Amino acid sequence: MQKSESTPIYRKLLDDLKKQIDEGEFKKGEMLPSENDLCKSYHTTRPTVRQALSELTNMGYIVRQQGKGSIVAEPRRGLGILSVSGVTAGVGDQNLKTVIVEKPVKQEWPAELLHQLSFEEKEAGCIYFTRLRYINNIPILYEETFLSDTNLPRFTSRSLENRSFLKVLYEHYQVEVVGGEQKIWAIAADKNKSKLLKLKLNSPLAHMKRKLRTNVKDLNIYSWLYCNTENYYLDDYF
Amino acid sequence: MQKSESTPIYRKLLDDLKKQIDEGEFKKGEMLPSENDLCKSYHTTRPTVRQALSELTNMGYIVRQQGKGSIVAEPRRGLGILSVSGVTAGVGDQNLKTVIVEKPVKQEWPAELLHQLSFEEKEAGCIYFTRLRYINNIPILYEETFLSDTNLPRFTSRSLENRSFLKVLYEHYQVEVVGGEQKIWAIAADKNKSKLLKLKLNSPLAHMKRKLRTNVKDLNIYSWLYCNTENYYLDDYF
DNA sequence: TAAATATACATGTATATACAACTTAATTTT
DNA sequence: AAAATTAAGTTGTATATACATGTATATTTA
Repeated sequence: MQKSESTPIYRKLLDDLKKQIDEGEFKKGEMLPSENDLCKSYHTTRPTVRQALSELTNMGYIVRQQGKGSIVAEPRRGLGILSVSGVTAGVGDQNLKTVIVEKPVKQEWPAELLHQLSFEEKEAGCIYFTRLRYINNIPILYEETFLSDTNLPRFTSRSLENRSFLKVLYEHYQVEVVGGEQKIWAIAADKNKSKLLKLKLNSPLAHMKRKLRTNVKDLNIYSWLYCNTENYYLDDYF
Repeated sequence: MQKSESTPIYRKLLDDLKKQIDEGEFKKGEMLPSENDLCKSYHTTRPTVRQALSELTNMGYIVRQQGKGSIVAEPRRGLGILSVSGVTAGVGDQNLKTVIVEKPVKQEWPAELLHQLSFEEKEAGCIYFTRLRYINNIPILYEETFLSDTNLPRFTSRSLENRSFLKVLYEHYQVEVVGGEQKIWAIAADKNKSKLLKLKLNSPLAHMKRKLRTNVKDLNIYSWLYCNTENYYLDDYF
């Protein structure tokens, strides 16, 4: 994966530092190089460096202390995406089944993505599909996925069934997820979701809106997740 | 530059805009004055104005669109509790109020911590207290906290009211959170929680069980969180 | 009239610089 | 030896400026 020359300096610095923290090169409690040192390394000036550090702070990767420096806050395992785990044991591949509910179609971008779309994303239009994930043959997770119709990916339904969607993206198109964010709510199941997940109306559901950034410019994956947490939970390590 | 006031210019601008949005002076979907206009109003320059707008963006108050302007966003804001830094990291201190519901008392460890306690933790016993956190005077988060009665911390109720609990631990006892894990469910509010959070019975709640590991051996902080996500959400970056 | 072009204005990125405020460690004074 | 001071280094705040890039509208052109 290579960064185009149009990638802003602060973005490169941000991604570099983030990667180094993720991979444990900078460990929790350690200090990052000072702003002035980073200026020298990246041949830039403090405001630019500070923009990167400021975003790292917002993401919770570092804590900055006046007079002292930038302290690494919390190493994250892997991508840090909330995963679904069982109460008893981990969920192996065997017990996991993924079924397409709605095949990929081109449609309008939804209004409530919570993220501003770039021009290219809007231009390209939106591919939309939905899937239902079963654990031990019980529907646990309903997932609506939106991504821009840029360039490459032409999905067959089959390619989304049993393998991870992200795995397909990586193996076929060298698309990698480099970061993202998610927002989480508890909501009451509406008619549609309760039917899909075989739950009573108004059952509590964990709802997530995710944006996954990739190494391809203007290719972000947006998904809305609805998870039955009666017997499973979402977990996270930090 | 003269400092007749001690509060930074960007802070004032930030607070002013935030207040105007909170109070509905700027409504959802409307445009804020342009950066240059704000420069003139506040007799300052773009970088300073942009610092304020940037923080407003992080707080979810506005969305900025290149070429267009700053648009007032949905008044939903992230709590940031998925990171170790605690609730105060996500929402400004100003509108956050913490109230002790049950003062710290020594009691038995609960059975459903989901984590195995060490011998020393069991030996030391458990300090328990509960708090209710308000944002803009609305109860949003109910928190039950358990920690072992090891060594140091003797909390007064007051020390837990307005400042972050973790901050107190750090400043008074040099206790730092070095990692942890959390599990998340969506649950229906029972009688107790619905009363505390002023919700209808069975309203969906985000429920988390967290274990925070510290730099002190056998001092872990366990907490059970119950969060009303009607108007706020939990968020996470990776 | 419809399409292409120019324009004004918005935010995005970046450089260069200055001083304030805080932290830490070394130095000086008591 | 202990306390106070100094100095060096760090982040925080701010000014001033320049150009790039995206949006919307007015203008020109076909």
